[in-house]
Amino acid sequence: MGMTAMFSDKDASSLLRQHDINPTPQRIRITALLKSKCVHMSAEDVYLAINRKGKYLVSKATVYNTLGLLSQHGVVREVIADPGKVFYDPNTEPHHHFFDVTTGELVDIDASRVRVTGLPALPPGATFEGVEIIVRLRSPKDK
Amino acid sequence: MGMTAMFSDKDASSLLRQHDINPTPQRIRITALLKSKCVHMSAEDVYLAINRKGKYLVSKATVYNTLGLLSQHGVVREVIADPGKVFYDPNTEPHHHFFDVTTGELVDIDASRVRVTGLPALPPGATFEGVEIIVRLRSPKDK
DNA sequence: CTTAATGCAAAGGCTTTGCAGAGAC
DNA sequence: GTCTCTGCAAAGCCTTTGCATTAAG
Repeated sequence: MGMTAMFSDKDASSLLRQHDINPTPQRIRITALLKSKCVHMSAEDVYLAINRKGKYLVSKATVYNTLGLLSQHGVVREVIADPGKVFYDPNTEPHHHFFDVTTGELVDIDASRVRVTGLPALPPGATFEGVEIIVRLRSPKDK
Repeated sequence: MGMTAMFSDKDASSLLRQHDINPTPQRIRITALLKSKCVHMSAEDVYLAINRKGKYLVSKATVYNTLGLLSQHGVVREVIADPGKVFYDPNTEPHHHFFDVTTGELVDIDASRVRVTGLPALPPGATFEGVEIIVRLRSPKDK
């Protein structure tokens, strides 16, 4: 069973090249962070995770610019579930999400067992960008 | 055929009372606006629609407070589709949405023909808040 | 008079932008 | 030298909050 998905800087670098992105040190770090920790992170999360321990490595502007770039090129996926901030998901395979309105946490739902039928055709001329199912739930202990 | 869904201030008033909300003039106006125009509006949209024509009727703070209140009490539904602003949907029946990333426009998808199967059970203790399917699309003419 | 709702302005959070400086070739 | 990327700070939305004013019973 499965190898743990390690994600080295080298992996990040070649992934970026595959997506026609110039692999700068900052982009490599952000990509490696997201792809190795397989969790959903906001821009702030990424910024803090990269610059923790007193080492300053990437500015906030670059974090935002890079996350936008990675989304546009399909390296990561934006998830709009929390009013007020965007999550970035390293998993670009089709899948859906639970969103906990109490904690603001996002949890993957494997799409392989989920089936959606009966969606109408797109308006004429429109191109498909993606489908997302979000199941909103409330944690216990929420007053 | 059918009657056009008119929505008077009186209707709004009794709807608010049904949901245990004290029907103040501002709340009545906002409710009547959303329920008569059956479209998705942001807080800003509501604010502008109510205060147009030079008549000043409701402050922005009250618009935000009221929309939050209406959502909490199930009079309208929040739709999180646009990163950066919340839409309020007068339709509280189960249904889904197209979101046009070019124009920022939200269009209803009738849920009666849509079927979703295979969703996993909620985490233990969690209470269900809602499901939303958002189909993202891009308009033609987007450069 | 007491309680609730409104409105203004200020503050707050997330994100984008302008532009100077640093880096790559 | 040219082109690209980065980083800082400022600015921009959208939204929330504090608090005085007004309305309701």
